[in-house]
Amino acid sequence: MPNDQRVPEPDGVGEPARALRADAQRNRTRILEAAEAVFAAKGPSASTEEIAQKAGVGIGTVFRHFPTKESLLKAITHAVALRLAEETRALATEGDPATVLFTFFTRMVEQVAEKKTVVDLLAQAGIPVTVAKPVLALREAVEVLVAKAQQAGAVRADVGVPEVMALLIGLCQASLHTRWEPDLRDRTLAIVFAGLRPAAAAG
Amino acid sequence: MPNDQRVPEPDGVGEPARALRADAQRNRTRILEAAEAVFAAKGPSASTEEIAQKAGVGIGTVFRHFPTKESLLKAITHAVALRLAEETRALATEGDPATVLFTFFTRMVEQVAEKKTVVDLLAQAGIPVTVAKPVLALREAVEVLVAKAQQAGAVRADVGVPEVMALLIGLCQASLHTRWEPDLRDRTLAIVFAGLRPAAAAG
Amino acid sequence: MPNDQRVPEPDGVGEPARALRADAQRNRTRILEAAEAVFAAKGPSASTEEIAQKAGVGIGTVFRHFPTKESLLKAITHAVALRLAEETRALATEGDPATVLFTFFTRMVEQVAEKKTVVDLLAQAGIPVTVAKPVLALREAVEVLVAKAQQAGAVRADVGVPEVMALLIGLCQASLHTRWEPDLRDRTLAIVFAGLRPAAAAG
Amino acid sequence: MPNDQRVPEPDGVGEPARALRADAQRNRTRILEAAEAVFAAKGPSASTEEIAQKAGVGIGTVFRHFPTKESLLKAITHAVALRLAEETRALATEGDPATVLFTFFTRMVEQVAEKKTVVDLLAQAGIPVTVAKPVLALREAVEVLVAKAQQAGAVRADVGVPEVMALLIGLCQASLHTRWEPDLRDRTLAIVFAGLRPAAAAG
DNA sequence: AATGAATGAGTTTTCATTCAT
DNA sequence: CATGAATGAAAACTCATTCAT
Repeated sequence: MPNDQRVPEPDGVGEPARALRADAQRNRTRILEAAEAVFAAKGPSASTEEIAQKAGVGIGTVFRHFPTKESLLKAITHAVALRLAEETRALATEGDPATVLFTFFTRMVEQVAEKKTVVDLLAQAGIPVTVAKPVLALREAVEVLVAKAQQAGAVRADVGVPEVMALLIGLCQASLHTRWEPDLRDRTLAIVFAGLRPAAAAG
Repeated sequence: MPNDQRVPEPDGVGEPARALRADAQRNRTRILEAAEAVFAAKGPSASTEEIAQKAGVGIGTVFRHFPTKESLLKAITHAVALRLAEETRALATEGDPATVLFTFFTRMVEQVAEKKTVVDLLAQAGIPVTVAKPVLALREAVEVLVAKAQQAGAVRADVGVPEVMALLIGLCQASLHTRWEPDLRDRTLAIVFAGLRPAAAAG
Repeated sequence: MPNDQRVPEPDGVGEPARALRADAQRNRTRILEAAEAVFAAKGPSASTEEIAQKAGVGIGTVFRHFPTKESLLKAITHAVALRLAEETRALATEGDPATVLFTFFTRMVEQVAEKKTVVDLLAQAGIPVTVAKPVLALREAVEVLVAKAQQAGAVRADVGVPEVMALLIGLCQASLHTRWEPDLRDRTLAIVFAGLRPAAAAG
Repeated sequence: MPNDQRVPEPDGVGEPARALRADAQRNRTRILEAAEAVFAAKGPSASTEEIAQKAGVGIGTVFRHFPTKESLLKAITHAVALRLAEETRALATEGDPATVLFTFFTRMVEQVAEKKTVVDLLAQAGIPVTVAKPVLALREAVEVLVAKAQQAGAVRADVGVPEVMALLIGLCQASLHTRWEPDLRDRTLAIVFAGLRPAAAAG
């Protein structure tokens, strides 16, 4: 019902099926950026009007692009997911397999301090079923990191991706609420990393 | 149990200054219970009306006890904090010092699956400044557990309370979003516990 | 309907028919005083609760004495009317007939600066029909003053009581809103007094 | 007529900063008219809902134009002030300087019988400090009338604008509460006019 | 009689969504 | 397509009045 019948979209929130006029595309991007910032600052109960204002467009334009507030929320999640998956994949091809998972964790937690949205996104990644493609992409990128780290002997072989995701989500959420000073963040991460390492490698 | 005249609250959200009539006291409790349940289920944007309904009182009664929605939210946080601190203290006096911290973590994370509120509370405990007394009480109870565990050699001596709180918050938040099946929960906790143990004891 | 059937009262707002217990009488008085003050300060939309608080009684007590907010409002009007009529009568028996009306005006306007209620009362006096006894009493007291002043030649013979009442009301209302400094008050009254004096006596 | 883009309002209650769409402008006017009528009839405690109904718009539209009930109240005051100032200025350029002040008084008092708002407005004009521009405009218009009347010898030279304003306010307020029949109104005004005339001209 | 807690209708205010311009 | 005004359902909050204690 909230979706336009003429242009079917698998999940209703991804990129629109047909190419947009240049100005429409520009507006879409600005709305997504504004929404990410506003939702990050005020949570999902922030008003659509405020987002329109921050994006510099009329409220009607927001609803033309995203027929529902919820669809806007989902679109953001997906956009962020894609971005993160991208970054994560890039990370996987560089650097030392033994440390890259830990680097990834650290980066993620750092980012979260500013970007609330990331957390909600990750939260979704924790639920492996009925999840839209972009979020899965991120999960898959993490799988690669875990595998590499395990092959390098930096992470215990009996650790699964689900628990890694859970730890990641938890640390990000905590980061969000605790405004860690860098020191505390590092100490907390160190504990988790110690838990992930093989017993012989611990300490 | 959550109502105790002996601890006057100067911040306007805890117990009211003077003793309440029996019926008022009963209503207050029922409102808090209803609010905790409703907020847990629907988040803080749940309507006050629904809470009144669930508590079986008129909307006016809710506002008589908590003149603002926000004040109701705060009151819940405090009530939960007191309850948890109580439980935690009790835990500290029983059982094996070596395992009691881990037991505590496990219990907490289990509870959270149903009680969203606990998480928000813990989030506050992570910020040690300008925090109301009930929340501090919880933090102090945790301190005791950590100390005991360290004396028993079950937790590394260089681990501080702030990082323990951070881990606890993170795991609770994650629990909230991931609807862990027990197995996943245990595996995730096991990783963190391994990280907390002295190197020699790991594995 | 808002009146108690068992104890008929002509207008529902006067003194209660049967003698009150001493404490009840005391409460009644305190409520009236509080109400006069509060209504004076905030207008008739002030809350009954606030009046109860200021009177130091429970809200139930207010409603026991005055079954309706409106009845409380009327009771004040009447009480003030009685008091003023009393004062005015006293004034009429003293002093120079030539000046006593002017003195009365001046006093009235001075009082009003603090007592908003007086104005509303006088406003009622301006409507000569269907007015309760206490208000009429005041009107009659004014009549005496006018008559005396006219006999003394201090006020034109063709001036009637209605216009005197109108002027009085107007000046009181204005006093209320303009917070006259004494000087302005005197100059304004002087103009009206000049208008009331016989032509030969003017200036 | 009451809407005029040439006079930007810095205090947030007058005309909005940018030109409104035609339909919005129409609604704004209708809301103001409805509000003036409703407030006049029922006082400032009349409900915003009723105003919306009378204006034939949704309640949301009222709040879009005036984000607060109070802001609506202020806007009316200002609108009325502008209108009156306009009328008064017009009056000053016509007719006999000797009588124009008296005409003005008479008209004002006549109007008030229907328009309660005028009174509250005038009340503000009586307080010369920290008063918004539109109200000051009215005061200035009155100044002109007084000056003219004095130059024409129709009003005593020692009469100041403040006392004229006070008399005007008082008579309007009284008019409001007394529902004068025309005769009484004229007699009352005649007394005040006599008081304003030079002694030689009295009678 | 006094009290103050409970009630619920009424009011103000917000906001997602629609639609005329 | 973009705009922002209009809408009205829903939420927060108030207060006169009732009633159990």
